[in-house]
Amino acid sequence: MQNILIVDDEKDIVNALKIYLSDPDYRIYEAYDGKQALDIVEKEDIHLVLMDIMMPVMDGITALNKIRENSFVPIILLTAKGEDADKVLGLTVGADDYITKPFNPLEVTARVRSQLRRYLKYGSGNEDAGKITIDGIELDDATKQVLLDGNEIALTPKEYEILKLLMSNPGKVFSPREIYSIIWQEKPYGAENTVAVHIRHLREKLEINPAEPRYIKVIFGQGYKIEKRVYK
Amino acid sequence: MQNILIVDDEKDIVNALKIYLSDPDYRIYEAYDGKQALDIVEKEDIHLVLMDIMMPVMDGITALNKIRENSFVPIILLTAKGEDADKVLGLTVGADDYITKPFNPLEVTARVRSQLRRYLKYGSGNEDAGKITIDGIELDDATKQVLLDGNEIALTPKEYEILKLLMSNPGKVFSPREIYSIIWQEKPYGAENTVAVHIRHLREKLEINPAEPRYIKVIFGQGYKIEKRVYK
DNA sequence: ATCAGTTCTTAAGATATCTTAATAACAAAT
DNA sequence: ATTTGTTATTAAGATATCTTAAGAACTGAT
Repeated sequence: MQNILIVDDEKDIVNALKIYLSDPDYRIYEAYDGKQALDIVEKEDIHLVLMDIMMPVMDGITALNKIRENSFVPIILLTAKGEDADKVLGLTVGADDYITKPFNPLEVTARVRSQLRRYLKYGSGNEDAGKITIDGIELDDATKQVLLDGNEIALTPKEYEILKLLMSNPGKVFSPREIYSIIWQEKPYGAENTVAVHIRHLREKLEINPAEPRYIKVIFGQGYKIEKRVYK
Repeated sequence: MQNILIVDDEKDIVNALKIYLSDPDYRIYEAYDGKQALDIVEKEDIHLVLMDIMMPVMDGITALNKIRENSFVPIILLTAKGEDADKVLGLTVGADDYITKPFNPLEVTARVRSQLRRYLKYGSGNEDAGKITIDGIELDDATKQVLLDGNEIALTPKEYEILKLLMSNPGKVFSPREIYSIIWQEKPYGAENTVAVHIRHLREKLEINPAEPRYIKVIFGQGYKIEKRVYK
């Protein structure tokens, strides 16, 4: 028996998902905002969370981060098609998967099963999950290893997370405050400097010449980005 | 060639399943109640059983338990939608999977394939089932024995489980909280130190020099991992 | 009730990482 | 050219994490 929590403020969506996931093996829990979801995750032994991003009281991203504070339960985010994709990107760091509305029922069940399998048996099965490669940089989230032209380089946690954020959204520019909010999970107070220092350290490890970075570029007045592809 | 036994008192169901599973690689056997199923499993070398729960003469649950007395063949139970799901559930302990009627053909074939794969890979007949070896460490999940360079070492249950977790996912980094959640099956409250102590004990038993571990490495700020391979 | 083995807690010291602040270099606007 | 705001650099102090040890609490067996 597996316990699945569905979180969406639209009752119709919750009901549709309940039907897709009707299976004697699944016990379905429901919540209609992030706060309720949090309460249920605290009390019950939830094995999987399906959660909308846009919700009243507490949105999905906030709830996701709160849940992640002391649980590794798989979380699949539900996102509406047009839904402010840019804003959402990068914020979904802690999520295990996401599904865009409108749903394909088969896709929902497949992803749910896949996440449950991964969670219950601790062999993910999918070797390449969480690997990102951009040019000579290869980031493997499972092993937390980063290879630069095939050679492992050692990053500190903050460096690793910043690199992962940038590599997860190649080409997208993140302001220092944005980076700080996402990685540190707190208000970007006195953030610019701190982020700059970490960027510097990253460059020292990644770039041939940190003063003329090939990968981590700065857009003056906007922020940092990692190039999608470096032209040599 | 793989031998699949279909057990259902409704001939139509059996026929439908035969069509779904028509594959030159599968040889299909049929039975119409639990008693017949038992006879066939006794006589033939069956690799997978698909069995209804509600049947005359001998129901699926009873047959399941009888079969389990001396066989580990994968058994997928068939349950009708409304069929007292909750009551049935607790009884299906020995089953490997179940499928609810009405069937989705794709789902049937997928689950059958998945169970067969699991059985052939690790199943009976295979001596090495559940054995993991990484360099000099050999972990046998059947006997719960761990050999280090051929010599048995005694691990406590927690140590064993942590080692098994790490060895099941060589290279993958697990944070102490993650380890705690998985092994203890509860919220990782005050977990860091507890895990650290067990890691220490493991290292004392596994490593030549615990202060410079070859196998169980720490990734600062991230967690622990076991090396895929130790380069000497 | 005692014992041996296991697990948990605590805490100190060692090590690695992060933040801060001060300053320099740079880019854009006037 | 000057000004303003942004980004880069550096190093030292603050903080966090990891290791290790010792002993307390718990468990199951005798």
